[in-house]
Amino acid sequence: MRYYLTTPIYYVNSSPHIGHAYTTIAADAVIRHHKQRGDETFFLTGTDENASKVYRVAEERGLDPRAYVDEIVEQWRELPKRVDAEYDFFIRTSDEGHHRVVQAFLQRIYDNGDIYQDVYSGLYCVQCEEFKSEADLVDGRCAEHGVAPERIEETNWFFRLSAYQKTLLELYDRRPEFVLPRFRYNEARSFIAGGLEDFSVSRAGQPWGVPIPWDPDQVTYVWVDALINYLSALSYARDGEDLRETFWPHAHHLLGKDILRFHCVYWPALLLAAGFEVPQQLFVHGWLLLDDRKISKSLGNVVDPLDLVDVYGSDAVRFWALRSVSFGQDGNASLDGLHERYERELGNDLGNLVSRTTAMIARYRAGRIAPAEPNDELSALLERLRARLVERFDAWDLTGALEEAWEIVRWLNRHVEATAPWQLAKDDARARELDGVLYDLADGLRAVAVGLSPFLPRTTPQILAALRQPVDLGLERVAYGATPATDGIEAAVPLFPRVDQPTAAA
RNA sequence: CGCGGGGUGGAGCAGUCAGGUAGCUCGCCGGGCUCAUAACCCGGAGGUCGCAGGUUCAAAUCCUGCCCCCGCUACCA
Repeated sequence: MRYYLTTPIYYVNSSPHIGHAYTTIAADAVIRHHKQRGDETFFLTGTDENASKVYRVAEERGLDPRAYVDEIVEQWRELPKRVDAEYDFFIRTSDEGHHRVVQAFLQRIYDNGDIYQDVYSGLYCVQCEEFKSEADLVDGRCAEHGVAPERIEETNWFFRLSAYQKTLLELYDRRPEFVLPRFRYNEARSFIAGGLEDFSVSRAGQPWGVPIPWDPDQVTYVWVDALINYLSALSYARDGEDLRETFWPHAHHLLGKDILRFHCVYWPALLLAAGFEVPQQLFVHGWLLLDDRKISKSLGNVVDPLDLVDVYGSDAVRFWALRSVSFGQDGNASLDGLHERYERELGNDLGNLVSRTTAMIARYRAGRIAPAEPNDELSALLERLRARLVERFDAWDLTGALEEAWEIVRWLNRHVEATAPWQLAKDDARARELDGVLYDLADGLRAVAVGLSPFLPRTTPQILAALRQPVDLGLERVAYGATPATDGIEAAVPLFPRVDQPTAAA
């Protein structure tokens, strides 16, 4: 299977925050899962750099726009690193390779007759040097400059979106999982059914952006240029290769609900107009809402929630983001909740399970584990886990996938209590029984660690190392009995040591 | 006005598509254990599943109406 996954490209002129991290984390978990399955994967992220505002801000700072974006893009390159997201390519829409594809793409639509010239009339803020929508205005004035915008008419190139209404509806009807979750599908479809208006794909008088090939005095509307990144990146990500042949249309776009329309309506229409296939699937996620008061109160001078990575580690932040809120829905997450989950679930449930398991093996068996009587119950549980991980990931239910794995963690802790190895250890006649229990704990832990690896990419190798097992993350390893006889296991150091909760004083 | 989401024990949520004894995490109360990061395990109290009708042997789940909260309503990245 080929699996091409994208995050949206982030607007380079803003600053990375927990919301961007949320998308990147989720995407990375999904791609790691598909790698476990043995799929041929490609993971794209990057930055959107062609907004007119970029040019304006660069000018204000007396910088060449190119130099300006080269500088500020660095903070965006840091984002995936901070959350341990392993992308294959980082696209910048200022890349020459991107410009080339955008121009060819537009030329194809133009040649097909779906782009025409018309007059765009809009409210233009002279200070911003850009058009404003009614929603941008506060009391009829530019929210930024406080001046009333002028109505300006401009000759632009328009895309015949209206011509694609029927085709899009057919596409949606034919592919009920084109957009997920279902309620987002319904939202997109009803928007299309409500009627589509043509929109302008060019802007006049802007020196920054992708020039319209047949009219170089205009540049491409930034959203159109931005969407095409998903296609353009494949054409130049690897020297001498055009990965579009491999990965298009096996594309899965992950996006936030705020940009649903561009992705679920404009993008497939543009692709069809240019003669490309539409992506395989789009998943629209909700917001990870943070309680502002709690942030300011508990964090004090720690301004950016992303800084929590420094305190708790990237695995904990990934875990918290994907576990606190059902993926797809909006939901509240708090920093108290992060601390709570770090201690309770990662520390007490998982970390402590590693500690007690390795300590008992070291203490009762001098660090040796070996296969004993097979445990049918655990075996069945792990079989089920493996199947359900696939189901859940296919449905983009990342929260559910995590919960499935966690149920095994809890089962293992219960198993310790139920079998009481410390009692068995007192009775030489029950040595075989003790061997079996310790093997099941070690092997169960190994298997669930593999299952958790998309979520906890740093912790999983640590657990496997504590059990002296190879870092083999194939999904088939989520199964009972893959641990061979092993010596030299020592009591593990705590995986999630206690940390002080950040406070205003910190 | 239209479209969409939400309203489930103190808190946060799952369950609603394919009706069948209301589930999870935290908090609270009580008990057990001692391998372990003062961790782990068990039990209990606590809910008219927003409101009112309807369908059904049976409704959180389907239908109708209503109330409240939130988002979107198109060329802002």
